[in-house]
Amino acid sequence: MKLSNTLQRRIILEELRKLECHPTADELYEIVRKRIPQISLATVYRNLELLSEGGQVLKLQQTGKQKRFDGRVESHYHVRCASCGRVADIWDDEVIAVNRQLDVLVEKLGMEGYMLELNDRCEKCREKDEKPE
Amino acid sequence: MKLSNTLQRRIILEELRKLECHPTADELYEIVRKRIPQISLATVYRNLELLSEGGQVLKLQQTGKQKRFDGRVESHYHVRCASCGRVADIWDDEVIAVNRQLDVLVEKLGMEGYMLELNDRCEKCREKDEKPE
DNA sequence: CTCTTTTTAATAATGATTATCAATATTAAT
DNA sequence: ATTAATATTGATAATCATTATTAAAAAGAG
Ligand SMILES: [Mn+2]
Ligand SMILES: [Mn+2]
Ligand SMILES: [Zn+2]
Ligand SMILES: [Zn+2]
Repeated sequence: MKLSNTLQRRIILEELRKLECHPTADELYEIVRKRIPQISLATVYRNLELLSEGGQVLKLQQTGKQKRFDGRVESHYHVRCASCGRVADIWDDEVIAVNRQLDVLVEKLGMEGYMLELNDRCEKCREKDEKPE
Repeated sequence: MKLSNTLQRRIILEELRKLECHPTADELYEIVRKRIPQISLATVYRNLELLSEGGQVLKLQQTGKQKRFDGRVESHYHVRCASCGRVADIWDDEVIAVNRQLDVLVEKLGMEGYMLELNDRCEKCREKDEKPE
C-alpha cells in the first residue's frame, strides 16, 4: 500500500525531526496539535508506525515502557533514564566500538539483530534526588 | 515489609524454577492453576513482582508485548524471537564476552546498567516459515 | 489463643496502543 | 478537469497487559 502525501504525515515527520529528544506518541501529538489543532492522537500513532515501517523513523520500544520515536535514522546509540524512561543519544567511542562488535557477532551467529540500550538517570531525575521534599 | 511464607508464593516460584522457558505471567498462571485452581492472576503478577524485587526471579523487560520471568538468577544471557517474542537462554562465549565488556563499560561510565537483546527466530517460528499455508 | 500484619481472590480501574468506520482527501485513470 | 479507485482521517470504541482496591482469610508474633 503506497503512502500518500498528507499534511498530517508531513508535519508529524517534520516536527519529530526538529526535536533533539525522543518523544512518546502523545508528546509529539501535543506538539503537532499546535499546527493541526484537530489532529487525532490515533493519527499520530498510525503515522509513526507507518513511518517506522518505511524506515523514516526509529521506534524505541521496550516492554513496560512507553514507545519513543526518533527522527534520526542514521546509526547511533541511546541511553535511557532508568527512572523516567526518557531517552538520549550517546556519543562515546567505546559504546560505538561495542556496537560494532555486536554487528559482527550477530552476523556471525546468523541472527536477525540486536538492541543495546544503556541505562542511567537523566539530569531531571538527578535533580529530584537532591531535593526530594 | 517482610515476605511471609504463603502457599501461593512458594508454588509460583517452584513452578517457575521447573521451567526451561521464560513464561509470561499468564502462562505461569495457567501452570500454577493446576495446583491451586482458585489462584488469581493478580496474585501471580504480585508475587512475581515481589520475588523479582527480592532477587529470586529475573524480570525480562525486552521488546514485545508482555513481560517474561526467569527462575534462574545466575548471570546468563538471552535471545528473543523477533516474531513471537519467546525468550531462550544463550550460551555462547562471545556473547558472554561482550556482556563482560558492557559490565566494565557501564561501570566506567558510572551508569546504572544496560539492556542487550539479541534477536533471532525461534524453532517454532522457523517451522512456520517453511509451510506457511 | 489473640492480636497485628500480610496476603489473597475477585474484580474494577488504568493507561497505552490498536481497531473500526463513516466522512474526506489524495492519487490514478480517463 | 472529471471521475473512479484508493488511502487517510478524526472520533471513538475496543483491547490488552498490568495495577489498584477491598473485604475476607491466612500467617506470624507474643
Ligand atoms: Mn536518537
Ligand atoms: Mn534465562
Ligand atoms: Zn529521568
Ligand atoms: Zn518464535
